[in-house]
Amino acid sequence: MKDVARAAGVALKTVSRVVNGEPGVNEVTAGRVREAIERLGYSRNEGARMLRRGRTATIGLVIEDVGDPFYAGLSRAVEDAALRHGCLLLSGSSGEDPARERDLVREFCSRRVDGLIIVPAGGDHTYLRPELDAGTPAVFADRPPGPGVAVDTVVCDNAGGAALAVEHLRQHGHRRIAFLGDSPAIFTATERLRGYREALGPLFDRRLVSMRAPVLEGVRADLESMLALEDPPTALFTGNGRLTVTVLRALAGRWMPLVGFDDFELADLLTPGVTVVAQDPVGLGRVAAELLFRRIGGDTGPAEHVELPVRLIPRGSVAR
Amino acid sequence: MKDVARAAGVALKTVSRVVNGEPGVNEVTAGRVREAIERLGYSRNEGARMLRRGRTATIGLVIEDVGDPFYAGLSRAVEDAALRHGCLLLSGSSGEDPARERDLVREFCSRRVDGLIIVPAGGDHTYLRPELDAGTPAVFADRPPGPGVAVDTVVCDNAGGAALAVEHLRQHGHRRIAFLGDSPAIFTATERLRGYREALGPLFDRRLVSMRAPVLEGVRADLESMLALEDPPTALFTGNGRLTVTVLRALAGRWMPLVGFDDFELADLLTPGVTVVAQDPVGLGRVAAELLFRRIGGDTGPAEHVELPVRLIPRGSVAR
DNA sequence: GGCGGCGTTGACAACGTTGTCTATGATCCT
DNA sequence: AGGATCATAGACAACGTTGTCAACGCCGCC
Repeated sequence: MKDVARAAGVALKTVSRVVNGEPGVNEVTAGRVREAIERLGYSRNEGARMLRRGRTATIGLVIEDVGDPFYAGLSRAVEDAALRHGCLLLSGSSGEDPARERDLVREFCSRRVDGLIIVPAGGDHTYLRPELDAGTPAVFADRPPGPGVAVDTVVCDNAGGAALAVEHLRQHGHRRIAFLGDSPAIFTATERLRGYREALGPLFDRRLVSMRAPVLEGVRADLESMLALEDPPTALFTGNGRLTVTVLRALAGRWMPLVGFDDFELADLLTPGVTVVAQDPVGLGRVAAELLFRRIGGDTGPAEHVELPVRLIPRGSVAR
Repeated sequence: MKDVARAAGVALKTVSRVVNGEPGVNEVTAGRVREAIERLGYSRNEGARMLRRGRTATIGLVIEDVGDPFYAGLSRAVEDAALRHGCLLLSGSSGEDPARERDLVREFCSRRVDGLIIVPAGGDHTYLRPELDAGTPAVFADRPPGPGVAVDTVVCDNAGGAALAVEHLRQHGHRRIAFLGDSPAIFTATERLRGYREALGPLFDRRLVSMRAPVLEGVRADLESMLALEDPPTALFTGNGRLTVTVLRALAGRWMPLVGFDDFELADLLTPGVTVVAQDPVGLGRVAAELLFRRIGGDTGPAEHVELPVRLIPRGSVAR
């Protein structure tokens, strides 16, 4: 900017005015400045600007894994919202590691993001307190924050969705319905387990429950031991998209009535099509971003908790 | 930091020294400073630090769409590399819009990213010249830059992969092989068309070629008109993952021998499993990041052009 | 003709950090 | 004892920008 000012023969402040489109600059002078900017290929240093103005026009997004299609949709929705608000997006994957989540949030905060959207991996978020007090708003998506932290939260109706799945299977006559869910450390997994359990009522049998990371060998082992029971399950309910796929692989071509939580690309092209309880990752991202930008805009009302609906999409994997 | 200094009863510089782990601070004083930092919840302002030091520890990634699984893998690989180098990732989707690509790059540059990884949407990248001259390295991934811009580039063997697919189908006796590719504005689409054409030689028939965005209606129309030919195709080669899926939908349950460019999740679970020419999006991201960090580290050698191999994965969709 | 107002421009400080240089004691060596 | 060395600490400028305030010349008005 100094160079531009020198080249155009004006003061720093005049260049600043031209760059920011502020009024009070003669059109002839402005033209000279613009010419110099063009010629020198100048671009404003946004970091310095932020230092002076206090806004970075950047928001931070912590998700579990960019590579997961579920979070990809969420990311995209957040990015679109950021774009509409003239913001850029800093993003990072926690990989379900609370320490990494915390490090990412710290990094984002030391870069003074204007706001945070977090899909939490851990259960304790008191580390956010200083940042929140300092005025950096945060919104939790897909999973709520740990106790003692009151911030806006968007989740889907996990328990209700699980109940939908169970009821659908029961309507098809099943009474022995197994649940294969993700690690119980994950909020959505335990919520779905709860919904499943409540919908089953007295039919609940803990031998028909497996909670573990979606790794083929482990899931296959659990599945086989359930099927080897004296009174084996006649239908399956899988706790998230990756587990659904893992279970389909573990079944290795065998067919069992199945409902999966989470819709996924190609669910309709498999034979039979996989019946799912679909949540809306794009909606999750969109609503989280809306809440965040409202806070960034200055809203200081009490923390909101939004629960998005889910819906059952029958595709044939229950009764073909 | 000023507050911390006041609270600890020391000078600014001493706090700075403690924060940066510089030597020459008495352990007692350092303890007092650390205590004040903890108590005030202080975190260094990375923007100001960057202003002083000239490094932002941030790299920019421009892709086509975070929501696309192909780019999700690439993103993840870049993010992992960034993490290893202590960098954060600014990312944005161009949506195949050259103007948006350019805007994103500008935004990233005005935030003074240390480097850029770009999956280009447009064909002209002379706008990058000032940034490159200013010392911001860039690496192109998946597609090369337009003419006149010499930067590191990582692509996969598009033409070779297409030839692999064609040869595989010819070995199974097919002579009428259709190609359904993405819009010819996309580098990879035309390269794959070239490989297909060269591998077919005199068997090439332009009536068996469709190049358009992967939208169901259009693709279905092209496919149907090909199948209505007097001498219809007996096999299909699809130009990328999304087209493969679109074509599978357009076929609506009918089966035709098919090879797709790009592997995709669940390709093995469809019936029959889809034979694909698999490229390695994670490798693409990894290599691009390696090249970038080498440049950031100061390497000023001539631009490198890396071509990653592809491989055919037979799964049954050619001869079941 | 002097005076207030307007349009245009510039000087300067401040944002939060770090590199350089200097100041203050204490310690060591001869 | 006196000077040199060392460990520790602070003062100050600078990074690139913008907000505040002041200065300049020109106009019309009483």
